[in-house]
Amino acid sequence: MPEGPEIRRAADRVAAAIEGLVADEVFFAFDRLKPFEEQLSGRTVEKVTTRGKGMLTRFAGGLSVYTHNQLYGRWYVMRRDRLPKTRRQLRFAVSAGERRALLYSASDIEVLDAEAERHHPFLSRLGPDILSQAPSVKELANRLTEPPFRGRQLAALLLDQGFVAGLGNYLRAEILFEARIHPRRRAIDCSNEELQRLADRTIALTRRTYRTRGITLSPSLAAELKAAGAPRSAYRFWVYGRGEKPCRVCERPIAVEPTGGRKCFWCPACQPAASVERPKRRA
DNA sequence: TCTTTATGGTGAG
DNA sequence: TCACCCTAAAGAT
Repeated sequence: MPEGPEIRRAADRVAAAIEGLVADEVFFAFDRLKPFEEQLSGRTVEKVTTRGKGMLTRFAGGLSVYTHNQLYGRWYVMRRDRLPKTRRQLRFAVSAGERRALLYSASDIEVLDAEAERHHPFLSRLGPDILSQAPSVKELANRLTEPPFRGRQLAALLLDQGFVAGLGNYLRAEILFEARIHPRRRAIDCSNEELQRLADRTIALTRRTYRTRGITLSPSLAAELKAAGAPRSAYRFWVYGRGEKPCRVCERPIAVEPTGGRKCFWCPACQPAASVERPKRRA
């Protein structure tokens, strides 16, 4: 469950289970982290927060466990006497009170003090996080017009965690679709109205995805398809993963093209390239 | 049992 | 832009 809103959901579950309680048992699978098992056990879990797709489990005394699920990490929250039915590898676990939070498969796990967190190569470069910092539409639209962001292709910009933290490959496609903007355009070539739309959809879709546990499609359309018996995979996205399938709005085939090694999906009719193609500039 | 793909990220050139 | 790292699941053989 990799993109920001889903990580935030996982953090909510972990927080509900162990936040404010004394961690009486801490487990790390990696040898380099073993010394922290004893150091952290007996301390209170003060806060479970997220920074984009990263998660921080803060312990009393100033240490935090940073985890990043990458593509495959998965959190489980269980009664402390139970283990999930899975063949995955357990990497980190905290037991407190009656419950236990377990992180499987993830490989990016570190223990950080405040100083290390400040200088962390990933955390220190993150842009605003929509769910925890709630930038306004106006602020985000302004950010789009600032260098170096304004000259970059939007498809690449939305994936850049330094621009906005927490967006990923499906959100970028879905945001650009709802904003009706072609992925290859740049902020510098967009009208003010388009920039407002893009900022507005970025915020709205991130929040919606959080509420719906990963469904970016409009709630009414999703409900309609679900009622008709469609599986979740069929009512989740507007365009993501729907290459060649008919657009849900205009029925023309959805386009797919790799941008920066990752597939980008869009509707060529609903998201036209700029009316006047500009000559390609030097990079 | 193999190959491929993935909602992620890094570093070299 | 590309190769590569990470791990799991799905699809092909």
